[in-house]
Amino acid sequence: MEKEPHLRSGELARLAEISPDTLRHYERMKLLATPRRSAGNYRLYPPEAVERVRLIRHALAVGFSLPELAKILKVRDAGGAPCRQVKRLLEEKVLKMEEQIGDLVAMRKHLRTVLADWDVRLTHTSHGKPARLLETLVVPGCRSKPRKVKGKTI
Amino acid sequence: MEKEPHLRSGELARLAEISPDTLRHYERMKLLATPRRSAGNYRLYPPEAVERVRLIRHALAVGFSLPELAKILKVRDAGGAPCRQVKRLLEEKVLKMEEQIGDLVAMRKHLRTVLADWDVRLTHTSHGKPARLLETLVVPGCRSKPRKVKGKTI
DNA sequence: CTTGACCTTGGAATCGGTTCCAGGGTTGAT
DNA sequence: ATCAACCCTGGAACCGATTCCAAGGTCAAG
Repeated sequence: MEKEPHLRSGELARLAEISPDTLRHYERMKLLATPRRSAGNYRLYPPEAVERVRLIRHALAVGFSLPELAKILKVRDAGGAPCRQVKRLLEEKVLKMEEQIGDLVAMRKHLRTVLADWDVRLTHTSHGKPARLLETLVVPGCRSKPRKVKGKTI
Repeated sequence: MEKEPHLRSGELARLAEISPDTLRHYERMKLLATPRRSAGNYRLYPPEAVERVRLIRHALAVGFSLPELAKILKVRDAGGAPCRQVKRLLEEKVLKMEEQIGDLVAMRKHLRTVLADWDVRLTHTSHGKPARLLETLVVPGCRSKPRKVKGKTI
């Protein structure tokens, strides 16, 4: 009947490489169940909590948001199997990621030519004279970012 | 002596595909010189302002921040030639971009294998049963993001 | 003269994830 | 008894670019 080695917030935080504040935040956001308390009102986490937090960190790193995770984990903790939902979400994330990668690669390519161009210009421009570098910064696929007007994204 | 076709904030905003609010914001941030005013205290921008704003948008899209741009544009507007500084900054941006691309590509690769794995799992898991998909979300190069403690980034 | 579209201002809200704060308890070791 | 180190709470600050707001002024057309 030995007690399991329950963790206090600082210990869990250290193990999960996170700050205790963030831990509390996750609890507020319903990602972590409200933990048991010690006599002195300290949070006592079961050892599994480490994995739970790591799971959250991974999902966050992958692009899930806290509310999304809350929704998913709620279903799961209730014994449900939100797997198909999770899979759909992850597929969305990957799509967004693809797009982002495409944008970034295009941008990088462009900037490289810009930099090369600038090198040429600079060797042809005497010191202290403006080379008007910024003007050449015309961004190619500059699909103007979605703006918000009256709350609606346009 | 005909007057040049000065622009009011709404017109400039439309031409530059930006909101008038953002325009004002750029002014507050010292990216745009305080413009001339009409009798009725309306801002009157010279036509060149369109290019100026576009320049700003491009630079922003490339990863410059408003304060950075303010610094650069200030020097430039004073007749200086901050080109080498600009070039250095842009090189930094490109480096960050490379890193980001690397991270994203690695992540995408990982997520693709994860998704493929999930497909297998799901076909082997009867409906309504948990497939524990999220658990397999272990992120490889999960270099734990820099945290802040007491203002210092660690 | 009224209407409607436009403009002005300073300040606050937004997004999301994290961190910080003050004022106060708990714990365990010296 | 005292100290350091930990924990608690609710709420606010932070980052950055943008947007929104209210209360008011300007202007041209009808």
